[in-house]
Amino acid sequence: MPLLRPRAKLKKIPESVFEHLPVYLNCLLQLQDEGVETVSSNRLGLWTGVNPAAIRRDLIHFGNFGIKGVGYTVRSMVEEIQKILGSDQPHKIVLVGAGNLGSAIAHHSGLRNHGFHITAIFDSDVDKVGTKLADVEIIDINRASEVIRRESIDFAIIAVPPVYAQSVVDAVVEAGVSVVLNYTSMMVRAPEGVKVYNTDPVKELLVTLHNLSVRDNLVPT
Amino acid sequence: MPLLRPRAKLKKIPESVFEHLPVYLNCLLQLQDEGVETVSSNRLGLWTGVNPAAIRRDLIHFGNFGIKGVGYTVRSMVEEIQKILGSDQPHKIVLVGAGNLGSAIAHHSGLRNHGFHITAIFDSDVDKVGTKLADVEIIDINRASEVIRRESIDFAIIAVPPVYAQSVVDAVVEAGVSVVLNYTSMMVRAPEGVKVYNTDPVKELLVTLHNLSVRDNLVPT
DNA sequence: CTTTGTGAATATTTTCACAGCT
DNA sequence: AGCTGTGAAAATATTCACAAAG
Repeated sequence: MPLLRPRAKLKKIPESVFEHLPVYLNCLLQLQDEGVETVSSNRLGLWTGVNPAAIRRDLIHFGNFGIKGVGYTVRSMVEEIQKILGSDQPHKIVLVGAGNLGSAIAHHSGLRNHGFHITAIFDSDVDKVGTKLADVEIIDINRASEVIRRESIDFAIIAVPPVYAQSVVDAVVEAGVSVVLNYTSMMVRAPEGVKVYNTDPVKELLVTLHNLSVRDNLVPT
Repeated sequence: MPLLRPRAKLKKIPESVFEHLPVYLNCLLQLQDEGVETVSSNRLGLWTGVNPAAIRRDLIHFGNFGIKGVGYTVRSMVEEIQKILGSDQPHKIVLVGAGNLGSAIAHHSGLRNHGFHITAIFDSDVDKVGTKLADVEIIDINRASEVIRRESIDFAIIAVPPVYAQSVVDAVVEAGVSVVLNYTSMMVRAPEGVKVYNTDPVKELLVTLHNLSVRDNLVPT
């Protein structure tokens, strides 16, 4: 508890808001592509599955850019959310692993659309080193630390065979990466302060699996 | 409100429990591989990042299989969770798209490990049709409806170029699929009753992006 | 001495419902 | 009429803290 604190009362923005924003953004970007100019919380709720009141509540934390009787301007909402999330500025990211999965990720438009720029791709296969993948040169994995350090890279995507996952994570973290997106099935450990996302889409399927098989989650008291 | 209801009081199991179980399961499977036999809620909390008390609270909904002073038996906990989620029994799933992403998914062990069996892979490329991918024959996409219907398939993974995403979803849903795992960057719509998961791992990166750039989420009141 | 199972307290999230603007 | 912004209520989720068990 600091002795001196700002005079103005400050309200913390709930974490949930930041988890919702990317969902809205995804939807808004697509609406923008389709030429839609304004959208009401009701309609946006229909597309995203989020309660309209919740959407409105989320948005007011960043100033009132809604227009009563009309809705929200898609364009300004997209810009606003991108600014809030920081995806309006480019972020450097490295990809480790140039196999099937790595190729798919490199070509995937999602990263680019959200401000991530793949600065380097690493692989251990000498046949691949020197060739290009999605216009980015593949570099020998032994040079990873050097490149990550030189380019001050914060983000890394791991798309190597599971057995190598942990050692790759250790290496990139050692070189300065602080956010890891782990696409392998292996759970990896990282030191305090490093954020690891184990992207396991099957996890969501499993939740559904249960919902499908049981009518209602009831147990005797 | 039914006129006749069971005499015993029934307590609903919170949704959050089912969202946590796959996280525990992932961790437990790996501990099992490493030969660990028991684990305390404290230690499990350390690996998963979940509060130990929350873990204990989640688990008691399914009977008390904890041992005081020791912890939980990894083996029985894995079995129990798999039974609860339904991943102890095989589930048929089809994969649409045999490109880089499709290949990566087909080879990914996560699906198999969680009870999903890829029954068929569909693609529109005549060169690929008839060949095999991860031991599963690639079938012409025009035969998708026929196969899905015949095999009574509930789950479909979409890994086609974004432009085709919606039409593929429409087709598989029409054929009887009720859960779709959409790996494309395109948001797709499906009728009421069909569950669509838009697996967008970049979403999580975006949340982090914000957390990195702002020390604390504060706004003037 | 360790760890579970759990009542009670706290915090967060979701939802309703409506005043007020366009 | 249609929609936002928001107080208040309700529902959920998280965390603390400790008695009881091995």
